[in-house]
Amino acid sequence: MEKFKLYDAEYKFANIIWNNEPINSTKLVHVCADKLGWKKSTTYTVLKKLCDRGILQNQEAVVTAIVKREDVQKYESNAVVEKSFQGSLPKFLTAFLGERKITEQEAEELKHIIEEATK
Amino acid sequence: MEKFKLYDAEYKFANIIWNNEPINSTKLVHVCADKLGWKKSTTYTVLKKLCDRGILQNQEAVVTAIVKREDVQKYESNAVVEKSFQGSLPKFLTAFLGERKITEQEAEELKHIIEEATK
DNA sequence: AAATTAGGTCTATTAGGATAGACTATAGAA
DNA sequence: TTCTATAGTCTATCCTAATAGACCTAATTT
Repeated sequence: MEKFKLYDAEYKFANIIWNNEPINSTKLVHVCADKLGWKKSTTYTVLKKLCDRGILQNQEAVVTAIVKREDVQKYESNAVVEKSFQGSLPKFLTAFLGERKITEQEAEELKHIIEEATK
Repeated sequence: MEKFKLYDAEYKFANIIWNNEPINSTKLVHVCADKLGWKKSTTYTVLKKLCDRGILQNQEAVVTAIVKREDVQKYESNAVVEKSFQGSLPKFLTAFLGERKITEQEAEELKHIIEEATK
């Protein structure tokens, strides 16, 4: 779903919401000034755009997320695999791991996740 | 390495090179016109930029890649995991798989890749 | 000799994401 | 009643990735 596509600035912004929601809009302006160096109008402009796209909502000066972080993460992960690996997870994994070595422990964790997906 | 960062148009272009190299530059202009709808100068402009960045090379009208597809794939895979999953492959995998189910066969293939990375 | 083709460069222009300035309306404090 | 803070909109501007038009030189072809 293209709906979950966030541009860089939007992504940083959304992260602030996810980490702080629910958050009062004036408070949000301050946090963005602090963390992103944004002016008030910048925050409101981006906020409005994401609200219009149904990703966030701003009701009575309380900002919350409609689309959850997990939704965007799922979109992002699928998007790379699509774009760069013809949709193949094995290809992705191979490229990601490369020459890198992982510990037994990490391997176990990964294998467990994979096994869960077969049930 | 930031060197491997390719913008959308550059990425599509690089794919054409990887799929066709070595390729004569005039031929490349035609392929790009066909596949990307680009004018001649667009092809040369992008080509030059990627040559300047050491990603491609154009010698005596023969275009080849210096940076290999695998290098960019490795960069891309690491970049998403960094950006969206705090560098955690398990988090990535969990998000990617989501509710999706995979077959025993696919699971075996993935586990094999993981085991190889522990050796 | 004149026209065409190959192989490029250089300098715009366009499009859209990122950012912000100016202005407005309202509620409450001084 | 004036001043200040809250909450927000609307309209730019800035930057840069994407794209291309005009122009150039050296071989060939006609």
